Amino acid sequence: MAKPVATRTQMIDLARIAGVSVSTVSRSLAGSTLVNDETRARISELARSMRYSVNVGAQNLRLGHSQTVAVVLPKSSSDQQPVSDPFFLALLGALADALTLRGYDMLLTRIDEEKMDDIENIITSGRALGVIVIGQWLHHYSLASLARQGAPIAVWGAKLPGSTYFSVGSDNRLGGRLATEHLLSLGRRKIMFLGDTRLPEVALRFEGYRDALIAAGESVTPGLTAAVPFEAAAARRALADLIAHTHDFDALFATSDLIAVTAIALLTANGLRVPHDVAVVGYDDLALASHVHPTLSSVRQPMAEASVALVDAVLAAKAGQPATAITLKTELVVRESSTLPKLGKSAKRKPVGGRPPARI
Amino acid sequence: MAKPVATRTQMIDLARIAGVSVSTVSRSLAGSTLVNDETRARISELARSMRYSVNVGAQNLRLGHSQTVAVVLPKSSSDQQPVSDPFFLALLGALADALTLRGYDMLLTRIDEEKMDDIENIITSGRALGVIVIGQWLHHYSLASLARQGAPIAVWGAKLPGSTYFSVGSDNRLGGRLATEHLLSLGRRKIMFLGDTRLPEVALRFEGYRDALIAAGESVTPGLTAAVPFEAAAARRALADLIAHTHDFDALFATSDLIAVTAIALLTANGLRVPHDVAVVGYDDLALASHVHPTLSSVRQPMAEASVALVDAVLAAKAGQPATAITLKTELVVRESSTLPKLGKSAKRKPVGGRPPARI
DNA sequence: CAATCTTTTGCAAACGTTTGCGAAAAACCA
DNA sequence: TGGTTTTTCGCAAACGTTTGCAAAAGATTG
Repeated sequence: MAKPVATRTQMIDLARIAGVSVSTVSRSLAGSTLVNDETRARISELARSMRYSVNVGAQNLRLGHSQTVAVVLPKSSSDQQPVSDPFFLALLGALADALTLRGYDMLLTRIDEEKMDDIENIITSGRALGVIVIGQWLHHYSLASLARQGAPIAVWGAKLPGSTYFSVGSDNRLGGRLATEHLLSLGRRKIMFLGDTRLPEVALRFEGYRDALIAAGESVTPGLTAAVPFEAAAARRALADLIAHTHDFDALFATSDLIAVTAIALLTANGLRVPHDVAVVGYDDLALASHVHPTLSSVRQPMAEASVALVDAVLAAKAGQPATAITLKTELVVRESSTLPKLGKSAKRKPVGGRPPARI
Repeated sequence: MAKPVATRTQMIDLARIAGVSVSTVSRSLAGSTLVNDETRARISELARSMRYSVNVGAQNLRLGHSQTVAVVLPKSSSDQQPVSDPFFLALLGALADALTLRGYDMLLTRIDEEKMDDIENIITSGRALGVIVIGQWLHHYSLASLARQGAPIAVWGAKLPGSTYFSVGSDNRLGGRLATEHLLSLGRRKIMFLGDTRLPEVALRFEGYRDALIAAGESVTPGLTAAVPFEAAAARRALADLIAHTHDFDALFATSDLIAVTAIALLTANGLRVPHDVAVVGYDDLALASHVHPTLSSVRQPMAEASVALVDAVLAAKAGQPATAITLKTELVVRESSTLPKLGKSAKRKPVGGRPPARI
């Protein structure tokens, strides 16, 4: 099978065949009324039969703008791990849909958290008209400075005071409050908070947690908060440690579904029943939440809505509109992991033991 | 804050400031030895200080090739669902890494399964130099015809006879065999196969399953195979039905982790213990597998390796090399869901019951 | 039929790069 | 010094489009 020389067909080819100029071809394909209906139809048909499609690179160059939006996932240079967080992966999928629907191309990039300037490069190099930043980022200030320089960016995350960029996120404080109120309503009083409050979103969820406790006349117990990170393996380590050493709690509020299911697995392995002994509420409401046993109660972050909001935001930023923070509807979805009221005494613990996972 | 007119800085600006021609700037930035070391350094420094980066659109146009690889996820037009399969989402993340590492940009698109021709459009429009297709696709023939027309494509999936395109996948037959042999070695004899054999990959896994059974002197029982689909909600429905009506099995081989965890959840809800009453092995070995309880044994599909193989493949296709099928190392990871040998009698079943999930 | 208006088309410049080729400048040699 | 080679640079064309402007063709009017 000899490889054909196959220089891609372009406007000039169509023009030659149709016996017109490239201008006419261009106008025909663009649907301009400046060209005779008959010729336009003829050329469109020809283009279709020759499977021609315009070179978007050249088109963008001439038009001076692109139809591509970049989505960046920060990658911490310390750990070279692949994207692990299922929430961001799912959001990615939703974004792909939202962008495709609107006719934009989506450029996916992972960039080192240390060199946020690479984001600017995406813009200045004309690769994309704007950038949507998702993922856990600790570098609020560099995003802010980028935005101040006029880079059209929209970020998923908490609304921060005085932000210079568009942000879209759930109502983290409300989410924290809903989860906690719900657990309180089940009669639980020793509710443990699992999450790293150095992250703005998590800090807000913690405030909601505290609000609910105080409103119920309880107070936040220092021993009942643990800085469990989002990353899967680290979370597992932190939780194993925690569950082995702490036992004075009857509910968990985990700031991600991943943390929640990991916690449930460890609790169960330790002979604690969910929800009987410990009720659990997660955050995100991933598909995952309804697939585990017991099914997981969770604070829902509406991903489809988030995606369109992010797309709108980045376009608004591009259009030069002043930055705003969008807060999405936030609700609690109750499932098995927190349905039953508390039962009598905890079952006694079994040692952790068991064969370690093996490979064959 | 007045928006600056901010026409993006380009080579001609640098040239004017440095007092040289654009040619020299271009050559300097490209590191050409044709320009004096001193001037080159001066210009590079200037470019850095002005935060200039070349317009890749114009560059691609001039150079006649792009540095972008498209990744497409088929979307069935029937259900307008977002990307659900966590395996493909995870693979997506791995691909982003593999491509970024090699210096390629990644264009992510979802295309309708009915109009696979849109794939061709990505190529002819010059948006990307090649396409990586992942996801469940039933349209083998259209991919094949695309490839025959010279489109550089690489697809994730089973190696099909006489393929005209590059494919990368795990050794599905081996995977099926490993899982089944393992379950047999635990003394299980009534092993149920869960998966839709209309999909090529699944069909091969089934062959492995059959091979193992026959080698062990068993035979495949028609009642012990169920065409459970990959899609989450549909899978759940199929499984609920199945588990409610069939009870003559002591092991499950699920062709995806998602199916496996859903099955485990339903089994548990029905009072069956995993692995005591029913041992379970999944497929994919997602992160998920080690986060559920009991942790899930699974046939591992190595995603990082898959990603680099796919990237290599699409580049090879672009270079005009003849299509090959790459088979990745496939191994079984044993975890709790299939560790213990079978115990005496099954526990009696409890009715399904329980409160349905509620929203507040 | 000439003059005017309308419809349809083509020419050529522009978008921001890269690079072959020729020329200026510098260095070397005798 | 003049000639030759080497180094360094700029001119201009090209990549594949879009579009302002002018011209050709056709239609309309007096």
